[in-house]
Amino acid sequence: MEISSKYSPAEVEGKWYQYWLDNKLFSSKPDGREPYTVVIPPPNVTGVLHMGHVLNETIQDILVRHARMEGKNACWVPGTDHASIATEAKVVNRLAEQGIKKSDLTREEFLKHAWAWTEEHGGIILKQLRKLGCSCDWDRTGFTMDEIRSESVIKVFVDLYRKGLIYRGVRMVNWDPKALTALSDEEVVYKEEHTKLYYMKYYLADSVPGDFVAGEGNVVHKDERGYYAVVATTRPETIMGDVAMCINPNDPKSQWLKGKKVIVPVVGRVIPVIEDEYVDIEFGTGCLKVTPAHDVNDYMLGEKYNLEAIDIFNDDATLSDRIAIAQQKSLAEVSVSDDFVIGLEKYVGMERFACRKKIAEDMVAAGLMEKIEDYDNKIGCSERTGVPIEPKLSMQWFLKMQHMADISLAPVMNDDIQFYPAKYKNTYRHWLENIKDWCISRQLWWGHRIPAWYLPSGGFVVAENEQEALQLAREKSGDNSLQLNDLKQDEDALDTWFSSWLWPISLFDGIRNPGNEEIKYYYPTADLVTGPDIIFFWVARMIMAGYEYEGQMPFKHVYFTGIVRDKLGRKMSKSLGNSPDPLDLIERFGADGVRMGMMLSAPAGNDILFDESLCEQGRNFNNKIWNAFRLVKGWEVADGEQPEAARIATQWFEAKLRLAAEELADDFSKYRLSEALMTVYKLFWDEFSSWYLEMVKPAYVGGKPQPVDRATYEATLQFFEVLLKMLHPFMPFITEELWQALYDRKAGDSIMRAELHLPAATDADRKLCADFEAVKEVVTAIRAVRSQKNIAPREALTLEVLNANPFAAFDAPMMKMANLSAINVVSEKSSGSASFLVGTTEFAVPLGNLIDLDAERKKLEGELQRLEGFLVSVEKKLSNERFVQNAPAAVVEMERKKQADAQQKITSIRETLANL
RNA sequence: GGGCGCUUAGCUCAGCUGGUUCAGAGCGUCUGCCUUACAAGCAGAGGGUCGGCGGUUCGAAUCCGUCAGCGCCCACCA
Repeated sequence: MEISSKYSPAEVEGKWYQYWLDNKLFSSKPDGREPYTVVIPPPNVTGVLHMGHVLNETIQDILVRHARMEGKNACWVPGTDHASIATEAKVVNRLAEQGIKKSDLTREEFLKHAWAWTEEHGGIILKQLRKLGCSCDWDRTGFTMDEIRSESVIKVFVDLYRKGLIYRGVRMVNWDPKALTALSDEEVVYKEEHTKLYYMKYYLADSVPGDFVAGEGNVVHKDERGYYAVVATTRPETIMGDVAMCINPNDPKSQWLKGKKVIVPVVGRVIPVIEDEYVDIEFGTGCLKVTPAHDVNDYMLGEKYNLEAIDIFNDDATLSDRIAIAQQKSLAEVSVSDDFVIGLEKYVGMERFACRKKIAEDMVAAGLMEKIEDYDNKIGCSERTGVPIEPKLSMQWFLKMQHMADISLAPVMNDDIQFYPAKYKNTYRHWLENIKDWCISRQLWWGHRIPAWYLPSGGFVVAENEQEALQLAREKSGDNSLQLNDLKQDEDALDTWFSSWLWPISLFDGIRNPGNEEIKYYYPTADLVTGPDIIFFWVARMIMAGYEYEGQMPFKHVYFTGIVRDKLGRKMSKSLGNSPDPLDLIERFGADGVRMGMMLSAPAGNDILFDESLCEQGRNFNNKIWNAFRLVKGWEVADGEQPEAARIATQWFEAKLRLAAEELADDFSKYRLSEALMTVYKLFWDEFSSWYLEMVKPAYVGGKPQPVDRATYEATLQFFEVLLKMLHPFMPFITEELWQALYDRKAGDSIMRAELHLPAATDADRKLCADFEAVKEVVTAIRAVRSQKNIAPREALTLEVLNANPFAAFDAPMMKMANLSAINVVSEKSSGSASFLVGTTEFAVPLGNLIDLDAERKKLEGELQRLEGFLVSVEKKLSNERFVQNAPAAVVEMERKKQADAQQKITSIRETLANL
């Protein structure tokens, strides 16, 4: 039969994935074996596969397949996240395209659209994971908003509320004026922006005693309209919410302002000057305007000094008509000169940034602006919508976090839960030690609705369902005639992460059915693979929920992946167009090739610079495997004696495999997957293909390939099988294809279930492999001689070994690999030979008239010089008494050996040179 | 403003608690080969004073200090 010399992934990948599904090879049930559990970081239900997923899922699949082949009961649970805010935004956009506004719909109508969208786009990404070869137990697919998960979330909410850990209250929160919802602190990202710093004039409402003005240190401003203080701000529009000016009592510049009242420019409100050491004397002018409704610190000051909070914005961050009302009210109380006042009606309804621009212009025109400077600032923006956050006072639900931090810090710090790389422990600790309460309510519809019901008479009850709510409401109000219709459920939904944090538990129904068989068996999970960007959002909170609800860790190890960047180090993004479509890559290089391309440069925690050429390397490797297989399966087998070269080769490779298996196990235990892959890569390509196969390959006689002996053939197939097993976690498809073709297999059998157990490597194995490395060196040196002298590989050479041949046992493979007709031990080399050293043994290849004496001399002289230099450094060390006294005996001994070896080599080179 | 990490060959990286002739790997580069598994290949070769400076030590890529450059995380300086 004729097999193509090129491997075609497209022809085999779909076939084997279906085979795995048909034979339920991914599915897991609790049994007597050791469990190995991984829960997928659920991608957004409406998302599509990108390179970050490819990295993440490939790593998980490698770990899962590896564990499965170790004989563990591997269970990888897939699923998707409802992604509350992101999905709701997508639905809103889609409705907008159809000319429908969310505000025109009822909650029920909106949710109908959202579910339709979810069903239409949901699960696409899970289908794409199959193309990658992911061995998830699909029957277990979860969704953060399916019945089990939803009930779990509600149950947990109620439980935490009853424990007193969830509370409702008015707090300063991060408001996203585009998504129209509150956000948690973690959902705010800071962006560097070039803005302006506005210096505004706050005229004194009181008269100023002349003698005080002259006081030392005071920085007093005065113009024809009177005395004024200057306040610097980046947000001039917020003066509409000003209720005080604050100075530092220790600020010499501002002493003259103590106890005074000032007039808010434009607004005309007369406000007190208060004093607090919070104010930074150095910043701006040392005068701070206080706007409790729109700044976290000002809010704090407002609380402390009992100031009013005037909210100047509508929810969408346009200016509210409250500003005009407040202005009229304050002007009615105190009359202020028209010089300082502009009617605020004109700003009502304006967008906040347009208003900022306009009011600054107006202030300049009215002479109320001292100056404007350029200023670089960091602005908190919504992670999701990108718009600047408005700090806003609002009624929200919060989870107290101190208790959660208390139970989740120690397990990570003392390595019960291990982070890879460990540096993230610091990040984790810092966050937990500075924990703040978690705002868990979102003004969204797509999500888990908060299970709180408000009573007509005021107050609310928290319950798992309406019946319970009604009962509690009747108890609370003492009104037994109360009906469900009288209760009003909270409109808000919960933060998405309030369901994700239960994921490792809720996937096994551990919240609703505590202690069930599955949760007992699969929990805690083994490894979590995720990005460091969600260490707070998700990882930390899962640890909290794990200890709170299961009393133990949710996972034993966390593997933090890097960010996938392009080869120039830029983040992959749609706008840059530098993000390849994974499915397109799979089509071109095969899933195995893409997986390998990804893994070749993916050390844990480091960003990875992805380059398509890495997939090409993966594809090339697949092809190499494919062709090695073609060679072996193309052999004709005959009974006969095993050639010496093949006998030694098989012994050596068996030892090599055992050593490699140890190395692999070590790499895996340290989660060094890239290195594990590189270990197998070199094992297959260099050791197996370039050395082993070449040594056992039958010769051609008379243009015809000779058959291979049975012993060698069987050994080779066994080696091949071991190699395929080692490769399988990384490249599941080609390894299954070849494993199936290597021997006759039973229907339904798979490499996935083939365990890889090799005997431990022995000292004899190590010795054999070390010797063989020297043999390779000899062969390489001979080949180099050929290369330099342009001697064809066909032309047989002879090799001379001076005095004694320490590698005599390897003569046969050496002769075959270097194409030698004889290896002779001599006491003196032939004249006209190229010589070289391996270890301390001298070898020579007689070349007759082909030898270039000058070149040979030059080469030897170079070598001599190097060795003499080396000897000097060694002897210097040995003549240093302190070295000999202080260094461990073994180290000194080693130096002595170096010295002796170098001396011997030098002697031998000198002799050779003399004979030339 | 705090904290963490990085800097080793043209590129991407490995070098654990200081000592194996320790300066490594893969890719790329160069040279020669269409040799009967594979040109998506084979054989061979070249390439780095381990970011700078200083220190500890018998001995430093490895430990300490410092400087420079890069990156990340956290933080309420308006």
